[in-house]
Amino acid sequence: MQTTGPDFDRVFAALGDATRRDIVRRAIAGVEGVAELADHYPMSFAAVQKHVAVLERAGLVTKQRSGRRKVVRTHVEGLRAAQRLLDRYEELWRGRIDRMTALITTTKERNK
Amino acid sequence: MQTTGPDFDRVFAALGDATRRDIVRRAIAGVEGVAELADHYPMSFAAVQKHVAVLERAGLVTKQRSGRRKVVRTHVEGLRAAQRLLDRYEELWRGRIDRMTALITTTKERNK
DNA sequence: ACGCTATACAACTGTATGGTTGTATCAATG
DNA sequence: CATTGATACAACCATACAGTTGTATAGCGT
Repeated sequence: MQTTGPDFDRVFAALGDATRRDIVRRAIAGVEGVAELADHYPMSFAAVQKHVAVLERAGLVTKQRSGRRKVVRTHVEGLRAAQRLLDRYEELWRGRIDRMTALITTTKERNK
Repeated sequence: MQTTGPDFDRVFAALGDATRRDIVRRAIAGVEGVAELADHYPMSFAAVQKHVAVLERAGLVTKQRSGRRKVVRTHVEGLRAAQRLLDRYEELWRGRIDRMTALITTTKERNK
């Protein structure tokens, strides 16, 4: 399994901030520019711009020119990469449960 | 939708470090103590202990006394909370696609 | 060309974080 | 009960990060 890979660091760290998660959510609609996003938060334009840059480096959003604006869109594949990693943990977990169940079963069998 | 809630901050931030993700993975087996975990990484015992504490605060692992050791186990519900949030983003994404598709369809209808 | 709007980026500040070493607690064992 | 092993915690350092302000670039409207 691969728990390393520089991008998981960036993806999860990027998601570890409530403002950035909210930007991801809003950017699903894919219609707002950076300034419009910034209006939703109690911080400067530059701060929001930095958050967007973090999300962009993590591959969670992309920016696309549209006139003088840059529209921010969430890049769903980035989210899916994170989901897949969590899914693999779940599989490992289920595997462990199965092994424990098997162990208990065979023990019972032996004790019959 | 709720993207806030203090725990998502902690959960995702905790997962944003490769060492901690590896600890989560190893702790699925649920047999190693802190010292045993620490042997796997090129850092001090105290550093690993801090990582475990971060994971514990995020609700991703629990520690259980076993003799003089404390066995670290991953708490799968913490992982599932993160998964569910990502799932909701996916749903929003699909909803957007559906709406776009509907828009295109009705546009075509109108142009018939 | 000029001004206005949206974005980008650099420099700075305070605080959080990852790492270290050293000391303290607690449980098993001789 | 003194020692050893496993864990916990505090103090400290270096670096990263979230926020700020200020300046620079790019595109639109007049």
